[in-house]
Amino acid sequence: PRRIPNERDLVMAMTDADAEGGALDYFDQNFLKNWAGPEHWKLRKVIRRPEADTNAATKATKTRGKKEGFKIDFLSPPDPEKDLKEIAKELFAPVTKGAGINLPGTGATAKKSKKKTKEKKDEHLLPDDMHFSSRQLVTLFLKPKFFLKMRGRKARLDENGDDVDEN
Amino acid sequence: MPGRVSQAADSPLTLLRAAIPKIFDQAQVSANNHQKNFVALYKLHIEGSKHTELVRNGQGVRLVGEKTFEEVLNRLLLLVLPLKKGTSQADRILKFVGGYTKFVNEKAAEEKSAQEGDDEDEDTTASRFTAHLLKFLLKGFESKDKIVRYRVLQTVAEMVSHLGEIDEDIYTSLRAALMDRVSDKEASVRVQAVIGLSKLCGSEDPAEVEEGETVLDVLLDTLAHDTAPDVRRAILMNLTPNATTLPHILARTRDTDPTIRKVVYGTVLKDNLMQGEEEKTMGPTHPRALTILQREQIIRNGLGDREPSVRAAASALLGLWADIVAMKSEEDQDQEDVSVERGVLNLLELLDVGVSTVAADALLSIFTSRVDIFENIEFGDRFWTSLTPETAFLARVFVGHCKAINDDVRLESTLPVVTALAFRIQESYNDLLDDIRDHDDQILLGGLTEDERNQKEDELLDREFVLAEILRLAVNLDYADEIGRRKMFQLVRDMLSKGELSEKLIPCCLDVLRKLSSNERDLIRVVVEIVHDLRDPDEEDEEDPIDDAETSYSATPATVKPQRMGLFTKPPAERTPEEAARAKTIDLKCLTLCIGMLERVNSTFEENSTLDGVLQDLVIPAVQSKDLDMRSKGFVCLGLCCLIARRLAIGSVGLFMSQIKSSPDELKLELIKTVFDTLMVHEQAFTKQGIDLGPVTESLVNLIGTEADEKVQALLCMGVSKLVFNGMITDNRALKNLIMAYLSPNTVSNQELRQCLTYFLPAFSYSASSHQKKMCEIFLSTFSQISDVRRKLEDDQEMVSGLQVGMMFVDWTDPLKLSKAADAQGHISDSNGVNDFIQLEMATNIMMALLKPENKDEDDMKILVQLLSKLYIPDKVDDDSIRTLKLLLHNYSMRRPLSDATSNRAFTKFDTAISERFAKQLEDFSEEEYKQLVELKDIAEFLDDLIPLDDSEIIDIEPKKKGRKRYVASDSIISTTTEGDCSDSPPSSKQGKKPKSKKRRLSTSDDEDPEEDDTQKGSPAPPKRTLPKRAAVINKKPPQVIVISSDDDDDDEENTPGPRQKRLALSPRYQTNVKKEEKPDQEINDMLDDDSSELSEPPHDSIMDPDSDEEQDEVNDLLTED
DNA sequence: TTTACTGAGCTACACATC
DNA sequence: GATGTGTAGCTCAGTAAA
Repeated sequence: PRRIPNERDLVMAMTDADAEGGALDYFDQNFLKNWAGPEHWKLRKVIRRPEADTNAATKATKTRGKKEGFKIDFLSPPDPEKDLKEIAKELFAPVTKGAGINLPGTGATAKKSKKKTKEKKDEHLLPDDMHFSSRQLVTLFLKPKFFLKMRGRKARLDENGDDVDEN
Repeated sequence: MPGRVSQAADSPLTLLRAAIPKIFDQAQVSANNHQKNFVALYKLHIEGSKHTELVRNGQGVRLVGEKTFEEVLNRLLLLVLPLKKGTSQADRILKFVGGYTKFVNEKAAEEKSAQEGDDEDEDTTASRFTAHLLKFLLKGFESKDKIVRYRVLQTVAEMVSHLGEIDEDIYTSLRAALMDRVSDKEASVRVQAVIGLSKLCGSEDPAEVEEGETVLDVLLDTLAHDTAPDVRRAILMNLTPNATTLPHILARTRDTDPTIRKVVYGTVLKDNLMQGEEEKTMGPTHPRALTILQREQIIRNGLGDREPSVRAAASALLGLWADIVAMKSEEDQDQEDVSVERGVLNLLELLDVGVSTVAADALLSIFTSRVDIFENIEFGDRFWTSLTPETAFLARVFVGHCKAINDDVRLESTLPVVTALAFRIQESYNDLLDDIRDHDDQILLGGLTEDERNQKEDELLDREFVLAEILRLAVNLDYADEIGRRKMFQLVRDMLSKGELSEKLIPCCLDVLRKLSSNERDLIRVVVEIVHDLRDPDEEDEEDPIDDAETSYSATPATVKPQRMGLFTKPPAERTPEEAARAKTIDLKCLTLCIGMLERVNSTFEENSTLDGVLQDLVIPAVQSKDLDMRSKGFVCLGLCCLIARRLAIGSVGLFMSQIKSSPDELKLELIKTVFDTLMVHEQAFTKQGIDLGPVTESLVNLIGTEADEKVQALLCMGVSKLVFNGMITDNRALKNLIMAYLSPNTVSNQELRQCLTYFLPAFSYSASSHQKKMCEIFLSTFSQISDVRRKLEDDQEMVSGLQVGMMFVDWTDPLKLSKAADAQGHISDSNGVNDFIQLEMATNIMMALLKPENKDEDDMKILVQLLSKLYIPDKVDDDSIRTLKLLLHNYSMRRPLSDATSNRAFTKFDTAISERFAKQLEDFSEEEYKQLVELKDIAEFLDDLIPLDDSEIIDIEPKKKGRKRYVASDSIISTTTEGDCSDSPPSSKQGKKPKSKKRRLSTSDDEDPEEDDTQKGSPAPPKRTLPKRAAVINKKPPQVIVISSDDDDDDEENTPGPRQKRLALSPRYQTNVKKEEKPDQEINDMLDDDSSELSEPPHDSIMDPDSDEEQDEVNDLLTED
């Protein structure tokens, strides 16, 4: 599966998966993030039920009132005490101690380390998306045109989940 | 100096000091007034510049006015620089300064050209201003304040494009300074630096760069490697697309950040389609300017994106592509035929409709996002008579889309009638056949040059493709008309009967045939007949083109033809090489035909007696063939038969299994697929008949760890996942092995495997409370095993961190996730089936693991403690559970073997949190009392077994093989060993609901939990549990691709060479299979004996017994047709 | 208009370094 | 062990989407 299911596939799924496959749609919808394998895995917590949400609505309009009242004060006369150069010196003062302003691993020794780290640098690319979905869990390898109806799974949420449908 | 100016000069300078701030004050409010204020400021600038002083006795001129102007401006700028990011006022001011730089330099350029002839290098007010401002800002590049750096760089970035002409040395230092800031610690600073550089790099000539990287090199490197998406995006948006940069830009269609991907489609690719003043010339990202690979990359990645917004952007882009390619090319823009079809067809020509699904996806996307295009597509009269690959493709996809959206009206108005189309197909098929024969003759005669030959072959391929497309389209035709229906049926049937039919057309033909057959039986019968015809062609006159005489398809003889002496009745040994080759070709085609047919049917084998002949004559000989291709197809065919023939399946699973190990990967894949599918379909029936599938599934599970080929690994994981997911494998080891494979460093590059499991593991966990329970059960042992793997990691291998692994388990066992999924699936009634206390159990398990002295890996313990706080403990828990936990916590705080402060803190936090939350229930907590409680007896004993803290350290040092030293602590009872590391299950009963006092074992090993390592169990078998033995077992482990548990559970069975036999002994039914597996060759021969004398009575003729209705129903029910 | 998601800023803590 | 830096978790505000 290297391709996003197109409409034909989806229609096929809809016409027939209604019985049981529909239940798995939830996973297809909700696993859209976190598809790319363990290294890209991220914990996504469910938001606890917001019990009181009725009074929160009115607050939005209130905050709208105060909008950008701020203005930079260009008009006041400059502080005669402070010379332009002094201010500049102050603002532009470079770091004296501690961590520099550059990323660790760069700077003076960069030339050596660059070649070493270059291979390991993350390219920030996603892996090939195999578009794995519930479909693959309920179809056969040899007969992809058919869906398995997992009748046994209707009791899925029972306490003894390993039961098998017995009719 | 200001003090020294004369009275007369004072007033203009004072004016400057007063007026500039006013302009800035306005400029900060809105960008609308900027243009006006440029003029105003410029006026002040020029006026001021007229004020000069003579110095050094008139030998030099001091530009007092300009200097003042610059100083005032700098001072104002200094007010802005410390303002944090996001202050729009500051942004506007800096924009204003940048804009003014542009303004002033343009004015200077105008003036210069007005008074042309003067020498070039003359300083102007503008150039002096620019240089001064730049020098001023350059001083701020290394400020310690990140905000100042950000603002300084922002100002510079605004200015860079409009610097006019500047001194070489200023340029050099600016360039160096910007390059330096690309590695700034702050992403926001880097963003501004790369924006500046990207404006600089256009003017840079690589030839002039003596050493080091060019600006472009740095930008392209940063585009790919910078950790901050913002930085990458900034480069992307400011880089000019061209032949050099485009590949790098397109690579970003798979950037990890969705907004970047969106920018590629919605900004970069879209805005550079056209260029020139009126956007009339082809731009760098015009589809015609791209290579076909690039176009396909763009479409595939865009439409295949997980993010809907990216897909939408890609879709919109494709719509634009269709618009702009509608015009043929540069010259004839005002050409007649600018219909929507033209655009779409031109676009299709730019793609390759023949290979891959990109073109179809693109087309469908355009149909959906650009309804205007879809609705205006019409197929004129001439359309159907002059089909090209593109038009046929368009028609097919169009019809498919109409069908998909149930647009019957449009469908009817566009589609030709069946009969007409049938004749069309027939005609082109006959023509094609003739031409193919002509062409073959030509080749024989040698009258063609290489070019002519290739050209002709391309043309024939095209026509074949057209035919395939029309056949696909034909599936969606309306067959209410009986005449057309018959015509089409006969046509397709005849086509399939021709030996020349390309294999590519077989699936299309079968789809049509299936649609036209009244039921599956008919379809099967017809295909079987065709197979007979193909293998026994004498009766047919195969030279005849398909006859369009009306033949009733229902009149086709249903009986199997009598055997005659033909190619296939001749014993293979007597065939000439030519005959053998021809026979093979035909057999392969027949197998393809059968596979295609079997894929499309689901009625049982027993209902279709005609299949038996095919099985005997074709499939079984193929399986026995030495030819790999043949064998592979034979096995697929046999596997497909098994899916609809239970008895055949029962006999064949062993065969498939036995063949797996010795087969080449290609065949192995098919065999494994077959086994999994068979299990999926027949598992219930097998179980009902008392067949123990354990050994089969077990060896499949074990194969995950031993197979080297990625595809095979992935397939195994997928198959096992399916079986576990659907409850056909309940053994926890399967689940555990899947997780090991998931996280193993050896599968990092196996995306198929990893993505499968990324889906499966949570889906499994969130689909049943019992599944979460399993996850809970295997957590600790899996966790420690993964840690083992991590410790042995090679330098170049990578693996997710232990905390990450732990977090995954916490996530998988989160009851909130389960109930959410259950609710969404409409299982609301079942949501009380969600076990809210599952992570309380996890906590108890973790605590017990922490208490065990032999768990001493600092890192692991630390992670476990950290995980405690992530667990969900519901507000209401029963007394026993919480008291058990508290007892463990209490003991741990007494004995705490933790050394590092972090863990201590985390533990204390959790302990107090629990104590406070459940204060009421724990009110009268006292250790001694609780130990007496029956409910907690197991725990109490567990704790008593623990060696007191003081001594445990001795134990750690002492090797285990010497036997456990026992220490009598004041309040502990001497007991048997408490060996083992992380054991999975708590000895406690579930929430104390079923108070039962178990035998004293560290861990329960009930049926659900075969997890326990033998060495971990408290079972009294000391000799087995010595360290050397364990080490030996580890060493014995065969070289594995994925390190799967070696000290795994149920050692006695698992690591012995023949676990299968041992297990099978329990199941008499299975023993036969064992024998088969032991002697695969013998078994094949037994089962697949194709001695023709036995044909009428095959060894397994029993499968021909009509099955009970019940069984048929079962198979039918199980599979649902698309 | 409401809602959800993202991004910035803050705080606290962990980790490394001396 | 004191120090400073880096990072994770949290909250809030702003924006985009419904």
